[in-house]
Amino acid sequence: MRVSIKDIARAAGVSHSTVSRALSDSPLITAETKAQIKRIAREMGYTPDARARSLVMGETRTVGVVVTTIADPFMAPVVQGIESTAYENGYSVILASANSDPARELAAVEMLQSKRVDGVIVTASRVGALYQDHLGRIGVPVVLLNNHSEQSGRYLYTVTVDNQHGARLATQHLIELGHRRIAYIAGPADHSSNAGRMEGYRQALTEAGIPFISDLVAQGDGKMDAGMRALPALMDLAERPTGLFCYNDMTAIGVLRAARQLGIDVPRDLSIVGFDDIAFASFITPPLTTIAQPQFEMGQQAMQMLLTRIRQSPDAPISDILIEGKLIVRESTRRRA
Amino acid sequence: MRVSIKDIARAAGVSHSTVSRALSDSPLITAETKAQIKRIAREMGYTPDARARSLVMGETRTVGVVVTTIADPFMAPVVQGIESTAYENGYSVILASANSDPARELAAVEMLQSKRVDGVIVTASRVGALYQDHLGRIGVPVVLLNNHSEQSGRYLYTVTVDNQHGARLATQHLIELGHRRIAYIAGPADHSSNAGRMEGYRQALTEAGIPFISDLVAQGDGKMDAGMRALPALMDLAERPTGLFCYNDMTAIGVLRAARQLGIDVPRDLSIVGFDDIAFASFITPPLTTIAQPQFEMGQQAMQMLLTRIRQSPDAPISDILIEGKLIVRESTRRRA
DNA sequence: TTGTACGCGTTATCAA
DNA sequence: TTGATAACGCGTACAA
Repeated sequence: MRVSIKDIARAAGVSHSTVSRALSDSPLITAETKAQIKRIAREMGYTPDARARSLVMGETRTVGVVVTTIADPFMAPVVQGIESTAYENGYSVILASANSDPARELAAVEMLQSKRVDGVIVTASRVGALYQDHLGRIGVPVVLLNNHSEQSGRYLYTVTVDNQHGARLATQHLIELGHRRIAYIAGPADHSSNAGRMEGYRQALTEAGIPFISDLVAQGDGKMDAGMRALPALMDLAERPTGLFCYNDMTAIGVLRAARQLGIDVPRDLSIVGFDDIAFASFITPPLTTIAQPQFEMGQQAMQMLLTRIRQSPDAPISDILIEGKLIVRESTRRRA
Repeated sequence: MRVSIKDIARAAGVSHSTVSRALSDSPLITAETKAQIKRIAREMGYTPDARARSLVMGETRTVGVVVTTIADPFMAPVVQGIESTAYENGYSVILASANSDPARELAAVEMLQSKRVDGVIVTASRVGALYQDHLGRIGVPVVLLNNHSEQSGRYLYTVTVDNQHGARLATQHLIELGHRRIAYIAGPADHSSNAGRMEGYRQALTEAGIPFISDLVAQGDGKMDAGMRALPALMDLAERPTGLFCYNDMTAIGVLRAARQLGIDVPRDLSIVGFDDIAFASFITPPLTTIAQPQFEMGQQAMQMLLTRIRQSPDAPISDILIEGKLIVRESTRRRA
């Protein structure tokens, strides 16, 4: 049987309110009885009931994290950053993955609502677009991570990587290496992150006076297979690209694989730049030149932002956080022959 | 302001118990008033309070997952399997990472206790050894994942990969390829998983009539750096090993890196077998021969086991689950020249 | 078929 | 300094 403060009160011969005060170190209690009560509590193996406490205190000290999947090399460190910062501030994390399934996403939000979390962090998905309404009505602060929403409502704040900036860095790097025919394998068409990277790519081209050629842009979805499928068509073009910017590292890894099968040497025949700098970008062959996103830190910042939203009045001003990635040059790019 | 069943009751002109019954589809309520109440509830944006409900129902439909870190390519899919099965059964997951820090591990357990989770899954760590007592006193079912505990107590059940079997497969594979000098780079000395893999390694050698040579066993810790540090010493031995079994894939990846620096060709000069089959084992060069563990399924099984423990009487018999990995032959091993 | 009253484990207010 | 009592939001035995 679980022991409650009433049980302790009975054992100590005092009222349950005295026990409550003693355990929360109220100055109103004699040092003597306080020690006595604490001893009994320890002996009986008492653990406070956070549910009951939260009911009267009006806060659960719990946040919800909605993620498409944690089995994603990019997301895991982000979640780690969130959990770590949460812990340091006395909060715990309820994790819900939605698997890009709208129904599950909705179920997750409802679950978090009924658990009365103090705030929610939603990571990359189309939530911003489709479920904005629902998220707005959730009644607690919501932070969107890596998910740009056009019309940030009253409860919506975002931590996003600067996609455009990163894509520009990547493309500029290829240009500086002498490449002129530079292809782009895109990510999911409905993600704003893809739009941002595409824009950065175009911008860098324009700045260098290189015409944008739509044939050099291949559709993709951010997964490895997309990279594998996209490469052959690009290499079949009359004028082959010599540089390639990929939506993300997973795509780039797929490209590397396809390149090996096609007998295309990277970086001799083709220079490749990824995006994300996932853990394994440096372990593959050749080690991947990419745009690093500080994943752990992004998680920390998102949680920090959520905490200030939770603590402040709901209309205190907070500017959204835009994190700049940086170029990591490894061995998948080289000067054009 | 949050709306409660009392608010709905007031709006509908009934008592709060009628509302409660109507919302839980009690057959005692007129279809008419039931519909009426449900409509009002929807209009007012009502969401049931899981805390209050759990207080009276005696269950939270929440489980805790303690992990050393999610930013671990092996753990992420496992957690995904847990979360997925939890969701399908109407449970949610509180995630706590302990970072191999005993204090944090303890804090995590206490937090989960106060949140009154219905059960806990603890993944790979020394918990089994050090905190067995504490976990036993937690008062709810505990499932240990990939963590062998010698003295499974009343509440402790385990889902473990068969380390010995996997290590035997790996070593036998090298032996069948003609290797006789086979080294082992160990994992954390205090992990039972390391003991199991070491034992499987010795067993395979013995079965093949190959003497065990302690010089061929290097210390490690399961991280990439350990693999990088261990290789030079092994290759400095008078009689170099031609085969190498690594505690896990991360160690093997470190070895591959060191090998490249030392000018050792894999698999020509050295055949390497890893353990885990993490997502990137097939992407590195050369693609790694390894022992695959069904991570997602392990998570599913652990959650399933926890669910039956939660539902059954606490002393119903459940045999621990031992999952056999299988050998995945890729390109890091070849017949001895 | 519905309402009243109680309890779940806390904290907080008011008296004593 | 301590104790009764109310309140948080909900489910349910019992009475009507």
